[in-house]
Amino acid sequence: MATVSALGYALLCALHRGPLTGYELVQRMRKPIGYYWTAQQSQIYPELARLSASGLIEHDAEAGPGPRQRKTHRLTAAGREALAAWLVEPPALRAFRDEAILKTYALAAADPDGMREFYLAEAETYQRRLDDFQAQHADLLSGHADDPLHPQFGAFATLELALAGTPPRIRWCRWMAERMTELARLRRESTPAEGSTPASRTSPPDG
Amino acid sequence: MATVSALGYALLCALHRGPLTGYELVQRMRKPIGYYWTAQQSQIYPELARLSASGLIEHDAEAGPGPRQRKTHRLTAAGREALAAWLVEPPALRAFRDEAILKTYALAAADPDGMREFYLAEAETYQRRLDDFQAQHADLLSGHADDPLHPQFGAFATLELALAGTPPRIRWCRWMAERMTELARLRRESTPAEGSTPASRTSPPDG
DNA sequence: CGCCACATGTAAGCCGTTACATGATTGT
DNA sequence: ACAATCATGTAACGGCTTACATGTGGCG
Repeated sequence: MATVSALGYALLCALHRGPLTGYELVQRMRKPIGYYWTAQQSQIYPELARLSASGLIEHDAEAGPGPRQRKTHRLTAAGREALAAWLVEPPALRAFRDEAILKTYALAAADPDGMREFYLAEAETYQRRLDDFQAQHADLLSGHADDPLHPQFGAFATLELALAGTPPRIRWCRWMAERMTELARLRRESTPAEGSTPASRTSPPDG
Repeated sequence: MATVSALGYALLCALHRGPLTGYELVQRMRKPIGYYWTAQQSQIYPELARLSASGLIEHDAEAGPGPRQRKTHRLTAAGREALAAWLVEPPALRAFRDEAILKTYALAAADPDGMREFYLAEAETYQRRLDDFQAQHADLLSGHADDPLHPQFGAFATLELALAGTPPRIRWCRWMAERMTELARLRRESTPAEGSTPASRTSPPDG
């Protein structure tokens, strides 16, 4: 039995609700699933071929718009089994990387005014993402996807997490932007002449 | 001017507060910075050599415990400049991957009882991490690292984010575990005989 | 006519993980 | 004796990103 990569399982996940073409999978790996799992088109097509060779997916082929056939992929019984077995396993949880947190760690080496702009831009990015999440959430709610029996309950649940996790991050970004303003002032006051105004410490974003 | 990889900048970040040996950098890339940026030892040593060749770091060498020299690396002026320039740039924010969310998306294909265990295990993992964060946070607070002028304010700020973001995630995991219990019951009721008890919908974790 | 969406693939090269290799010192 | 910690490196392999390649049909 050939071992399946994380990307392979991601594709099986994407196919769990019904058949899709490679092209549709590429789209899914950008936006809806894309916020928590991404893959390049050049990675997806070879992986589909591998999953097919392992017998976890199969496809119908019709004449496509270009020189090649259009293939609609779906899970086989073996694929559904492999997916079900993988889902309940604890995540391998490898390599989490967040560039913004890394930059925060080395903040002392940066220009406070530049970092203020950085955090404000971050806050805006996450705010736009949150708006997107809220729209999708409202859509699913209107279709009663908050019922665990609903086939889209999984998608609904991922949005619940996003809606719970994004606002604290936005608040933190704005709080950091304020701290950068304060830091710029403190450095101006203390570096040229020893200033006397003490730092007015405010509460962290989570109260 | 040679281009620097994300890992290269991560190492410059880790060195921003003072010189470290390769071995110490390996430790840093596990635990304290490790929760938001990781790197393998086999990746770090060659990258240090590359940064040295680019003139962004330099090192003193003494006799080490093993067959090779022990090298203590520090930023050069050029390194500090390159770091400062990179810090204020908006993150490239590539490939965010979260296996637990991916699995949630395909939840309908899984066994509810298995998934319940999955979410409870996740909640415990994050709870242990949160305890760790809180201990580090208390340590830094007792050293007044909440002052933006404090050299460790950056490290303090990363913990502020972790302390704001982790509890919602834990609540979500526990909420999902409850939904899985409910789902198992609903399926038992509706599959063999058409049950009549309607789903008792509870509020999502963020209220 | 140029651009975009549809649709599928390949190639080059870097990035990351796992495993191998060496060897002194300190603790059980 | 055995294991762990300190300390630095290399090799093999697979994953991922960027870019290239091909061709149709619809829109402005």
